[in-house]
Amino acid sequence: MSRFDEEDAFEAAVAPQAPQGLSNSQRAMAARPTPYLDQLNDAQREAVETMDGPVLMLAGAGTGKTKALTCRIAHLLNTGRARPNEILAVTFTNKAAREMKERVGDLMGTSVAGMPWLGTFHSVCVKQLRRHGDLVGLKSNFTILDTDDVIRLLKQLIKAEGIDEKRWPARQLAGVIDAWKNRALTPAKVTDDEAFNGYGVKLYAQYQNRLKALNACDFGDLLLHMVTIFQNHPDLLEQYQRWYKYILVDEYQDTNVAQYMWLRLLGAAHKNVCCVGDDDQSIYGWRGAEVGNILRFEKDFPGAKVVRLEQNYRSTPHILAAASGVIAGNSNRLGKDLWTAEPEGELVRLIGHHDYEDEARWIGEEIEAMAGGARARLRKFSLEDMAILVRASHQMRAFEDRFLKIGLAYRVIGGPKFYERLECRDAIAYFRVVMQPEDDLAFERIINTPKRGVGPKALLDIQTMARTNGVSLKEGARLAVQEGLLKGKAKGAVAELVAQLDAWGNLAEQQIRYPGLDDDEAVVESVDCVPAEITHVELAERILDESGYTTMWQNDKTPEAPGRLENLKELVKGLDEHDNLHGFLENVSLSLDNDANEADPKVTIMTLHGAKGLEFPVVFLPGWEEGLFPSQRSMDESGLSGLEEERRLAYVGITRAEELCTISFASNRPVFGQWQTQMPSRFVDEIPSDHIDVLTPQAVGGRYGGQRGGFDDGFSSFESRMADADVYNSPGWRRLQDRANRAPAAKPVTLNMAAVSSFTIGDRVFHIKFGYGEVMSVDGDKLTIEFDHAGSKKLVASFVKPAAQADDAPF
DNA sequence: GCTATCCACTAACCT
DNA sequence: AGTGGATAGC
Repeated sequence: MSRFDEEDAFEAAVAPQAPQGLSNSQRAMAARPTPYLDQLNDAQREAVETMDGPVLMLAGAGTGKTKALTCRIAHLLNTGRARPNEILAVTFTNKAAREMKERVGDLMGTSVAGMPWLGTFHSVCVKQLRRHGDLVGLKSNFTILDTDDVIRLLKQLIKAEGIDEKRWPARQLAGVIDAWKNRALTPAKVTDDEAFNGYGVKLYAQYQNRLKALNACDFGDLLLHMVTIFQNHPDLLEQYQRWYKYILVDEYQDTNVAQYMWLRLLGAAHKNVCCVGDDDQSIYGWRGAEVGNILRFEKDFPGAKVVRLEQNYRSTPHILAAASGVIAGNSNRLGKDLWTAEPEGELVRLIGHHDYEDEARWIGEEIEAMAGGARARLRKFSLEDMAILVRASHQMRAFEDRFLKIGLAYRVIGGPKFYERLECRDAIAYFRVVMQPEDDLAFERIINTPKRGVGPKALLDIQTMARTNGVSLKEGARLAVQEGLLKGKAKGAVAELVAQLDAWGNLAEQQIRYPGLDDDEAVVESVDCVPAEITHVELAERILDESGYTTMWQNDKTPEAPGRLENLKELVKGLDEHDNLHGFLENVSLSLDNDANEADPKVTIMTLHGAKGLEFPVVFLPGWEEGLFPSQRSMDESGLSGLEEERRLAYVGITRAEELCTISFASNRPVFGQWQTQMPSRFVDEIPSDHIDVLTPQAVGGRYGGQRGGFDDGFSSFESRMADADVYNSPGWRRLQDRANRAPAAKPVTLNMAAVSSFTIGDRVFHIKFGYGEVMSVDGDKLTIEFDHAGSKKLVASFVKPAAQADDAPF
C-alpha cells in the first residue's frame, strides 16, 4: 500500500477540477449481486441496508456485529456508493482493523486493494497529521512519544519549575494532561476551576511548547491536533468531508470526547455515520471513554436509525442468563435483551479456593482434564479453545508459574510488550536519534548507554549549550565539544558519538531513496554516490554494533544478557518487514501487535480488557473477590460509576465464553505483599442461582500448617472462617456453603472426581509428617498411601501433595 | 562517574 | 512482591 499512490488519489479527488467519483449510471452498472446479505438476520440486514444517514447499531455481545459491519462495507462498495478509499472506518485496536480488512476482502473476493482509511483512530489520525501537521507547527516527520518519554519530559519540566516532585508526581501530571486531551481541551480551554491552582495548566502549556520544539507529539495529540486543525481550517475540513463518503465506527461506546468531535466534524456534512457499539461493554471510562457518546447518539444525529442486534450466536443460554443477571444491576442502560437459539448447555461453574495458588493449581488441572477429554458430558477441547481472563495483570503470574511447573503450554497476551523491553527501547532510541536528530529524549537515553563516561554533569553542560543556542541536544553536544566545554574522557566520547550519528544519518538518507516498490521518483542518479547499497536492516545492525551497544551486552555477565541479545536479534530481524526505518518507528509507536501466532496450541492468559471482542469455548474467570474485582481503586476513584464499569467488565468476561464458563475466587491473597483475607465478589451474588453450579474446592482446610509465613495459622483456614461472622452471609457464599456441606453423592460425578481428589493409583506423593510415598488406592477423597519410611496410611487427599512439588517445601 | 543499598510506592491498559 | 528513585561509598 503506497502512501504516494493514496496521496495522489486523494489530491486528485479533492481538487476542485477533479471528477467527483462515479456518475450515477456508472454506479448502477457497478452494482453486483449481493449474496452476503443472505447470511444476515433481519436486524443485521437492516443495519447493512440502511446506507444513507446516521445509523446506530446496538450490538450486544456475540450478536454478529463485525459481520454486519463488514457486510455494510462490502455493500457500500458493491452498490457503488463509494470506492474503497472513500470509506472511513475506525476501530480501537490494530487487531480489529486487521480482522475487518480481511473479512471485507473475503466478502468481496480478493479485490479490495486499499481501504487506506480503515484503521485505528490513531493510525488514521497519524496519516492525516503527517499531511497537515504544519498547521499546528509539526513537521511531517514528527516523533510520537510513548508514555515513558512523556513522563521523562514532564519530570524535567517539573524540576525546571522548581515544583516539589513529591507533590506533583510526573505520572500523575501525565494522567491529568492526558485526561484533558481526551476531552479535547487545549491549554487555553482548560477552565480555571480544574487548573490545579494554575500549576497544572501552566505545566500543560509548557509541555505542549516542548513537544513542538521537539517536533513530537503524544498519543492524545494525534486526535487533538486533528480536531484543532479541522476546527481552524474549514476549507480543509470540507475537503475531507467530501472525500469520506461513508463513516463507520466500531466500539463507539469507547470513544472519548476528542474522538467524538473528530467524528462529528468529519461526518457533519452528509451524516452518513454508522456507529456500532454496546453500552454494556463500555469498559474504558478510566481512559476517558464517554458512555454518554453512545447514549446521546440519537440527539447528536437527529433522525438516526437505531438497530438492535439481540440474537446471540456465541454463548449457551445459561452463560447468557448469568451475564444478563449481572448486568441488570446497572442503571443507565439503553437496554437490550439477548437471546439465543442454542440448546441449554452447561451451568456456569463457581468455585472458591483457599488461596490464589490453589486457584491456579485447580484451573491448571481442569484445563489438563478438558484437554485430555476427561470430562464426561463435555467434548474434548484443544488448549486453543481455553482462556483465563483476569482483572489485573499481576494475577497472571500465578498461572504462569503453575503452568511452567506442570508443563502446560500457555500464551500471555498483552503482557509486557516486546518493544518495551529495556534493550529494545535503547535500540529504538538509537534509531530515533539517527532518523530524527531533534529527538532530544532519545538522545538523552543513549548518550551514556553503553557507558561512555558521560554522566549527569556532562549532560547538563550539553543541555545548557543546546538551550542557549536554541538547538537540539545533538547539535548542542557538537558545540560543547567544539567550544571546549567538555573535557577529558567525556569530550572524546561525545565527539565520537556525534560523528557516528552523522555518519549513520547519511547512510539512512541514502537508503531512504531506495524505498523500492512504490515511489516512482526513486532517485536513480544517486546510485553513483552510493556504491554499496545499504538496506535499513544492515544499517540498524551497524548502528548497534558501532555504537558498542551489542558489545555492552556481550560483556555483561548477568543471566539476562543472552536473552537481551536474542531480543536485539529479533528486533533487527523484525525490521525486514518494514520498508524502511521510518516505517518501523511509526509502527512501534503505534504499538504493532506482537502476538506471533505460533502453530502449537496454547492456553490463552489475558486481562478482561484485552479479551473484549474475543471469544473462547472455555473461559476461566479467576479472582472474583471484593477489592480485586470489583477493583477497590475503581470504586474509590469513581464511586458508583466505577462500580458499574466493573460490572460491565464482569459482563464482558462472562460473555466471552461459548460453552463453559468457570468463575472462581480465593479466600486469601497477598495484596502489596501483605496477605489479606478476601471476600467473594458481589458480582458472584448477582448471578441468578438457577444458572450456577457450585463446585467443591479440592483442598479444604489448611494444608501444611505454618508454612506460609505465619499466615496459615489454622484460624484463617477456609473452614474455620466459614464458621465465623456475618461477612460470609452473602447469598453467593451461602450457596457455596450449602453445596460444600451436602452429601458428596448429590454432586455431579464428573466434577466430583476432580474436586475430591486429583490423585490416582501409583502417584508419588509427599506428606508433611510421613514424607514421600506412593498412592496404593483411592476412595473418594481418602487415599491409601504406602510411605517409604512410615508404612501404610489412610489419609485425606488434601493433606498430601504431589511429590513433584515437594521440592519447594522449606525443608 | 559508577555501583550497591535502602526506601517508598504501587498494581486496571489500548494507541 | 517488584520497581524506580535517592543516597552513600568506591
